[in-house]
Amino acid sequence: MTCLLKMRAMRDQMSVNERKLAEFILENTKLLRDYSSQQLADVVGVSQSSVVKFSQKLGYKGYPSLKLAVYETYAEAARAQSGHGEGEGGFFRPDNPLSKLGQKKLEVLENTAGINEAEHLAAAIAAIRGARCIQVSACSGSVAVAKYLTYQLLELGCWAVFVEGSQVQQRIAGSLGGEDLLCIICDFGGEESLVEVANHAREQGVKVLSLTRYNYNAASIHSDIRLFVVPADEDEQMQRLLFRSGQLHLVEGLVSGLLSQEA
Amino acid sequence: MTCLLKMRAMRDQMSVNERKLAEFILENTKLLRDYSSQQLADVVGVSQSSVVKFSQKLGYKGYPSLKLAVYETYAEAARAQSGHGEGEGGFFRPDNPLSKLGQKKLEVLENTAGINEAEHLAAAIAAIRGARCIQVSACSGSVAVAKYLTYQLLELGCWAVFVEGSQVQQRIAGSLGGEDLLCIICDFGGEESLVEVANHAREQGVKVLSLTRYNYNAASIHSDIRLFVVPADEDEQMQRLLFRSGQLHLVEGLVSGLLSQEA
DNA sequence: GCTCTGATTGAATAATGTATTCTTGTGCCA
DNA sequence: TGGCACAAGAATACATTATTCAATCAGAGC
Repeated sequence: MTCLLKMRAMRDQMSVNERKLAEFILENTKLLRDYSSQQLADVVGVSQSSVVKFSQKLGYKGYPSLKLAVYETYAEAARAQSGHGEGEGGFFRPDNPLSKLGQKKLEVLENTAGINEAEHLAAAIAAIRGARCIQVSACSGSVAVAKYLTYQLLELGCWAVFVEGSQVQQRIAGSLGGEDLLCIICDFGGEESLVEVANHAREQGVKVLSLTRYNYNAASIHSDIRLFVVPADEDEQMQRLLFRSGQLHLVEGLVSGLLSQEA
Repeated sequence: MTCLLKMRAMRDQMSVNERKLAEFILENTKLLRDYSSQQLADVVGVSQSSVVKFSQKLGYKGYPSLKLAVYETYAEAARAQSGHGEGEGGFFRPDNPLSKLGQKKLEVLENTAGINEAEHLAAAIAAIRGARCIQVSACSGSVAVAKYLTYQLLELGCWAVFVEGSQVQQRIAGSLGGEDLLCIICDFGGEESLVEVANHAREQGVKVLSLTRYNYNAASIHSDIRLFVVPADEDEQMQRLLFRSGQLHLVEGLVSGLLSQEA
């Protein structure tokens, strides 16, 4: 998983200084090459130790590791950029709203592909295949996606139900057992009731698959298999729309996996 | 000139230790990433100061500079190695199934953006905004998309219903009037009953918006506003999956349009 | 409101890493 | 043999990075 993505995704859950650092690095990625931890600290206006701690919090051994990782993903990103800049990979007509939307979706799709390990996707597919019954639950913003997933699963011959309303969710979850799967889908907030359902289910040995916002999302930590979408950098409404695109991409990934295993 | 080449070229004019260092770096380029000057010195069997002097002799400010330069050219070489010049489309991990899927989706998205005129999309958005009630009907393969659209419309405050079953579709359509909109969604076949519903509705002055397969699709010719998806060139199952992606892209285009006009 | 707890921050400092200086040893030539 | 040039490493100065610790702040519970 690329470290710039990680930063973007975690921005919401960061402290003030950490966010300042993340913003700066995202804005001035290439400058980092020649910055020492002290220089970066001065430019951003924090202490040197904060820079080091920031690096460690993101999972690196220290500042040099972060720097290298950033540099790596920057090079990678620059390469990708040049790809759809001129190559046939791009949407040519920026006047067309569908193209503009597609442009933005592309980024989300790439991020989604980048953040989810192939093994996790495979595990999710296996869990779906192996499940007797699948309960799909969602927070209010993801109901549409949940319905979409549920219907697709039904078409594939999986015994899936989408349950609305937290009381009913609890009730139904109570009837699930070790052979079953609970799939929770969540975007921004509203996950509290889902967490309860998930915990309840897990106590009965039900496997839990989550499809949530990266990174810390209460619903995801109570899951056996976690899939993520990274929110885009847009105004709220568009962010939600794009987020659903990412979710749908994951759903399509699952469906495609189920299809190929069927053959 | 890249620093690895420089080293290779100068090998003859180097002292024993310098040559040892050059050889090692050329042989173990990628290892350098995690070596400090001391570690490199130990591995090669020279002193740490020799490493620094070697770096400076090659024209770098010091060991860290050399390290970065080596790393850069290594990455460059690796990229060239991995082939096809630049990563088309931007998904750089072809081993990741989500990326592979994204690659294919991208094509569909582009085609979809290319085939639908901006005015038609705008007209569709206007029609949705202007409608009192919206009936969504779909062929069997597009039910999931229809449900998705319906839910999104409801979230936006549009009075939308998805009607399943051709008799009921007819019945409900009968109650629509001039201020209403019928939205028919169709992919491959199964459109006969939809055509009937559409005709029936139009007789009563209902506007009809269609979202179908390009090009000739019986359902589309009986519509006022036509949006299209171009099927991809894949095996049947994947084709259906990708087709739904295209449909969803259109749906997202509609939603995004409705959102922006709302503001 | 108040206190407690845990998180965040930066100053000081320890630990590590890098560059320079200085000394030694070797080979070469007059 | 003395003088010189140069390579090499030890010692050390300098720079960067990591950790510790105390002060401060934010939220939870009373």
